[in-house]
Amino acid sequence: MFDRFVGEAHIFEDREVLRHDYLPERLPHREEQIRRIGEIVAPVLKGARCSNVFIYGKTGTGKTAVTKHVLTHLEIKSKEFNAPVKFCYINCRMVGSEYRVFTGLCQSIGVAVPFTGLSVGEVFERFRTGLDSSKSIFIAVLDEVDALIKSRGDTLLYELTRINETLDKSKASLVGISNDLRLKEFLDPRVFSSLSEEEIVFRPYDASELRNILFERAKIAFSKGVLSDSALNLCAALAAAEHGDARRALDLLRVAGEVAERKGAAVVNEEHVREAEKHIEHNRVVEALKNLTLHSKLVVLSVYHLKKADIHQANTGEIYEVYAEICDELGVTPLTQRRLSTLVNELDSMGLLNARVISMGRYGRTKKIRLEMARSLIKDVFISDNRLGRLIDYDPKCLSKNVRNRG
DNA sequence: CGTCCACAGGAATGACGGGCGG
DNA sequence: CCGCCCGTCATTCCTGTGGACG
Repeated sequence: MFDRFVGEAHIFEDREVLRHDYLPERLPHREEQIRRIGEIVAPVLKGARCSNVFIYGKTGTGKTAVTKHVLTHLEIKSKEFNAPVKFCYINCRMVGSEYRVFTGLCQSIGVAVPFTGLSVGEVFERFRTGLDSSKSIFIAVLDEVDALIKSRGDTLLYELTRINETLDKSKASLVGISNDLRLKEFLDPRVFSSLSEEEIVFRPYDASELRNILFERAKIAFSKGVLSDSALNLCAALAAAEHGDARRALDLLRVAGEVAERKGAAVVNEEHVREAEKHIEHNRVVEALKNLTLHSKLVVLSVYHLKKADIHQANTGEIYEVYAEICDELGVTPLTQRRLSTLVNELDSMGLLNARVISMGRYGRTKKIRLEMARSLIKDVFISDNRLGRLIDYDPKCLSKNVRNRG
């Protein structure tokens, strides 16, 4: 069983290098940003507080990598200079709540905190006193703050930006990283201005920059002569067309390599990249779909049925009608329309549905909702679910009974 | 140019399961 | 074990609104 795998001409030398959480030695095309952030945090080495920084840029533009890169080097330097510098990197989206952000901050300065049970204020207070007594200069990196701000508001940031006023023996600085360039619109102006004493924007990479990034990593990741130029170029081009997203480019390249490996090919070519593209998207959708809650699944199913009945752009009311009927059929009490509306929004931001608000003038204002993936895919996912499988072939009465009068 | 549809989406509130410290 | 607090999901009530129609 393994002989074949081991015996095959191997494609990868070290595939870890292509994972996007891998931190390479060099970050091509980000020298400018590295220099600027370096200059901003440098005062820390002389015992001064550094400016707060706000970093913007879309996904895969290297914000996280650059920040981590600079901080790693700063850490080395601080040991050299014997400067009492402490760091904390927190990804707000992963961590999820305000409470847990503070918990993370506490842990980084060695203050133990129960992961639930205390009030947020209490945890903050413990962090503050802990930090003050540690007599250090503290840099907190809050990655993907936009996720937190949009769901919980800016109280967390407000507290943090003001923390220096109550610190005697320590100093704190903030590095905020946001994927959303419009973040300032969500922030209290006072918070925003103190948070962005310095502002850095990460432009998306263009195709040739992506090509260089891929090239650097491919040298280490792939065996010699295995990767064709055209495959590499295609990865770069596809990712550039999307957002200039390096993460995307790396994923494409890695999966293309895996495809080639599985096929026993000697060289990774364009065809493998094309296949990788499909593969990634397919996986993404299937995974997302599988992990939805029951009611979200039923919402998707409702949109599916509407599309099957030739209604490609359903509105909220129609979806609710179908959804309620399916719930009934399943013996589940339906959620309210208000709730369904937010579920639809969630599905929209996951890229499973496409929803946009439109006005039909005299005939009201609603959302037009479209399915974002192939119907066959939904069928595949649902059919393997023993509880919901039968609903795929169920015909909602509200769709068949009266001939629909839509314009 | 006002009306009025069919919702959008914010705010307040509550139920619930889980975990804390005492 | 209790009382408290947490985050999450959901409901209820609500005000807001783009633009075709009359």
